[in-house]
Amino acid sequence: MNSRTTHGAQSDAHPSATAPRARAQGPSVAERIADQLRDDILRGRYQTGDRLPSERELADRFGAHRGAIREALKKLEQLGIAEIKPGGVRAAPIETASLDVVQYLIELDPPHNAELFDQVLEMFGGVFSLAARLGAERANDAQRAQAIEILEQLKNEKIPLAEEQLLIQTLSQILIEASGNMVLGLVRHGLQNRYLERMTERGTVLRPADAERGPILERLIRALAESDGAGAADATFEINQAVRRNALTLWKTQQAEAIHQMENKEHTG
Amino acid sequence: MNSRTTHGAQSDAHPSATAPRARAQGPSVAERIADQLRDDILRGRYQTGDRLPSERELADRFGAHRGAIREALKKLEQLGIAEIKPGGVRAAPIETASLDVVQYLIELDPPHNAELFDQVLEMFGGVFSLAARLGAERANDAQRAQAIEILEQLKNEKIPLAEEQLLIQTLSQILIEASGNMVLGLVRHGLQNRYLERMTERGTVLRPADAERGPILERLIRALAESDGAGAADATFEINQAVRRNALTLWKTQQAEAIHQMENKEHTG
DNA sequence: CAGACCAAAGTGGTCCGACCAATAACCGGC
DNA sequence: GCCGGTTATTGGTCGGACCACTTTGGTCTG
Repeated sequence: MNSRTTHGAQSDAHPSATAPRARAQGPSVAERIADQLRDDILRGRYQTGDRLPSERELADRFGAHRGAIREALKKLEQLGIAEIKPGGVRAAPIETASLDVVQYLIELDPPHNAELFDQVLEMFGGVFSLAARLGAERANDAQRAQAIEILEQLKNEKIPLAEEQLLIQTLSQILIEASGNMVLGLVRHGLQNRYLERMTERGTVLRPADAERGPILERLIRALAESDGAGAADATFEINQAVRRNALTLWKTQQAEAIHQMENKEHTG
Repeated sequence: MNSRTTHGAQSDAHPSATAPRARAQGPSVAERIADQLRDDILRGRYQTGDRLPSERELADRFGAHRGAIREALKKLEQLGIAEIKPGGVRAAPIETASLDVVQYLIELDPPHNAELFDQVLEMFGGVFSLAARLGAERANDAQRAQAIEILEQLKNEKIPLAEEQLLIQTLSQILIEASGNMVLGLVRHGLQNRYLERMTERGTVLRPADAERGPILERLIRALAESDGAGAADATFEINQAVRRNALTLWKTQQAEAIHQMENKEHTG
């Protein structure tokens, strides 16, 4: 036989990209299929309750073995966006999906990015706020000192974005560790990893306006020092709101620009 | 070997149910394997970084085909507790797992239940609190009225537990819907579904002591009526704390009893 | 014509056996 | 002892094949 092998796995279209492949050979076949099906569902190509094509048909369509399709579908099921059972696979409502879908929703090219970003940020603020409250109440001396030191560093307005990002990440980790609540840690991990990255990647400034920065941070520091949980929660929440205000205005202008460019391209091309 | 194929999926052990159809045949082979491996990892049988047996060995050990093993492993990978890549499968750190693991951690028979329950409850309180804040600020008249009506019903101290549970669930749903934050909804879903069920299942009273009940609820109602986000958040948080206090003492006595019984059995048997 | 009914088609679940590419482990040469 | 190459092992994929259960559609009854 010759194989057929084809393998064509890769040869298909994909005009863009062209980049050399960063990690050892890209995603596996199953992964690639899962990605595409996932996006299809997330984009609404399959409404809740709709049947997806059968495994056999998908195998045929993607030129892959049924086993690979099956693994891909398993992934979707685990994500909570597909319900797979004897008789057929159907799309599931997003509301009951796993928290993990948010990441993929954000990475989807077309639409709602800004709004969703903001929702993630808002939720993250809530988590951070809770972490601050519990952390302030339960931290030991070392943790408290560490947290405060980070906050002191954050008061510097001229700190590089990347570094600031890292400090915030570390801070939330310390607070959550101090809280002793693993569930909180899992939620944070589910929210933080990747999303915040993506945001800074796109140049979003995740920081409060300079003017508000100092005073609020000072409040947080004081609350932490005094083991004032409620105070820490309040301050954290306000910081988050400031950050969101700042980011949101920026997103809007970005979005407007993007639309502009699109229209221009359209007219020109 | 043996031939036969198979079957067995059903015919084997399972003394009960000789009847033709119990629930559509139980979990699939792959699921059963996934469950066991998951529990093994969660119980610490494989520490972070440890290699699990190879797919082939697992296939042999479980008497299943490698394909089934593979599906099981995929599941673990999605859960975030196993990292599977060419060269071998290794256990991953729980801290970076998906939020979904909490459910399985709780369902694990032996240990930390009470503590973990409390952590979930604490996190849920945070989510609920945020939902109350945002909901209070953004709800439309209908939602506000609905939420308040539910709260009025909850003031009744003699309400059956199951019904109360349902009301709370509905309330959180309304608030989150009012908040317009889908991410919040996903986190809630991840936390609420199943965990709270499990708790009530075990007879845990998820309600504040009767004495505190009325006043706090009244505060929440007022905050909601006045679109006072911060106030709603505070009140909700306090309710949660009261609930936790109440539940925690109960768990402790339950746990103590369980240990007692165990010791007795041990001595007797 | 509505409803119970049964058989064919379709679907997921599992298995067998096999090959490939990449990693991990091993070993001899320097 | 360190390095570089060889080999055993491992995951990834494939093709083909059953089984049991659903779904579906048409048939047979009341």
